[in-house]
Amino acid sequence: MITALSEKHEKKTGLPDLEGAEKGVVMRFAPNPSGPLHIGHARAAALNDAYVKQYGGRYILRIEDTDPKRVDPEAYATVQEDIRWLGLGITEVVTQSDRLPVYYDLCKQLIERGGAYVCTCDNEHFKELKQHKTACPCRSQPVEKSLELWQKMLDHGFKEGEASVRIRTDLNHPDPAMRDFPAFRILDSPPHPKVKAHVYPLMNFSVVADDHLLGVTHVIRGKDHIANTRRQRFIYDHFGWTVPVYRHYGRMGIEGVVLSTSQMRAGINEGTYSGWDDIRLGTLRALARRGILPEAVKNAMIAIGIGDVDISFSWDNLYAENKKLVDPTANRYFFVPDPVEARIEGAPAHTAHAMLHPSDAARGSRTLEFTGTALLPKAELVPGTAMLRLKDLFNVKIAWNGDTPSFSYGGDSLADARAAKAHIVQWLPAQATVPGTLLTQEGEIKGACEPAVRAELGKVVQFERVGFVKIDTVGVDGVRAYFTHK
RNA sequence: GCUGCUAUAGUGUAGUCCGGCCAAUCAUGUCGGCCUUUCACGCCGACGACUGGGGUUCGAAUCCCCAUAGCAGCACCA
Repeated sequence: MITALSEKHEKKTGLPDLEGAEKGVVMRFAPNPSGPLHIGHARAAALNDAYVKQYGGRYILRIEDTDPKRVDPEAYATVQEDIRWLGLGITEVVTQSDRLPVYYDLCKQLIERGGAYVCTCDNEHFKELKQHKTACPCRSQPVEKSLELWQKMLDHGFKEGEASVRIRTDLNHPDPAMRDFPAFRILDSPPHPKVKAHVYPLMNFSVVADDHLLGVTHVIRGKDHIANTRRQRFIYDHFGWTVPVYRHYGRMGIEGVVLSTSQMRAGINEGTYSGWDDIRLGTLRALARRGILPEAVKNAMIAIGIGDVDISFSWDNLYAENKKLVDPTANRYFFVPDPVEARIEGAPAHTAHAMLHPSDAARGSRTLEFTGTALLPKAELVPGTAMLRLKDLFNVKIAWNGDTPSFSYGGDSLADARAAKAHIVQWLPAQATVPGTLLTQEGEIKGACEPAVRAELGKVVQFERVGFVKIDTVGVDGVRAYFTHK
């Protein structure tokens, strides 16, 4: 009885169940190769990935490159790199431009079944007819005629815009978007970078063909595809195929970064952005450069879930996910922003040992040789400050002559520093530092950091009291690091 | 305009299908405290929401209606 009562209130973890997924799933991620992947893509990619992992099955990467206008030849590789970075469990890759003959063949079959016809009407004219729920003359032409025109399309007998294949739906459908929508069109230019073609399938046709042929069982995509799902159902019905299970998630608003591929490309060409991984962009490679881990991105997306309500993406939540992953592993170092050289009178030379990680002594420590002069963060030298504690070293007394400080040794006692409510600050031995530049989305912060940071190239470390950073470059002129989050 | 979808704290999310266990979950955020030779991590506490109005019912976040708001689609893009 107790179990019966508690059953309804069992806490669900993670994503909601998918209907009909018990025996495994076949899902797909289907980007358009027009540029690198961004956070928006990551949602679809991560959600589908999570379900495939949960239920077991296949995860298809399908490159949807049937519109030569929207294909960037470089993006084929870029997209694959981004997916590798994200760590998706892709089991197979399909490129639609390789499959044109497949679509052509199915199109012929569909015409034979009466599910589609070739339309040679002017596009504007057709639109007009469609609005008034009236058929164009081509709709009632015999199947043989359509077949003949279809062959003519394939044989280059038409120019761009002169003919198209339309799916026969319901001209009285209340939604004009559903009425006899197009399935193939002719394109003279630009040439497709991968294949010689003249007749291209539209997304609604190639997607149905591939989803069916590849055995896709579940589709998770944005709600901008709801109308497409309804359109695609007409094609499934014409063929008598089984329709996959669909889920449409809501629109995700993302503030603070640029996401539009065309805007990014323009900015890069004009030199506004340094590249696709400029940290002001919302690309995955920009996140990577800033020290966001792929797991954090996936976790954040799964936490958002598949609700069909529009949401606004929260950087705080992403950062929190990232911090969970990064905090236990990141080594700690001193970075002194806006360093001020401080000669400390009466201070004994001393070798400080600071732990690489405060909760993991086994990781060891770094040594800092103090010999008389230290670099201190300017922000801590507020006139009137009487004492600072240099972390892992000793106390420093500060005397003020107007705005000019002078420093003297204040003893080793931590208790004294505590009693004086002195800030415990990061510092560097003046004779052993490396110039460091911290790059944030707001700008650069010049400073100095421990020489040992040079060995952390490519890793995320924590600059104590500053935040987590990704060591981006190490050169003769010092270290450049990107600010990840606090 | 037409067609459709949705509405829980600052943000995300659970609960809504099958009304009572929900004075509403978890996370994040903010604030306060503890811990600490980092303003990190951890721990404790506080703050904060069922869009509005009707209806059905003994009882509504949950069902119905209306209003409002937001979104999507209405491309020979995906």
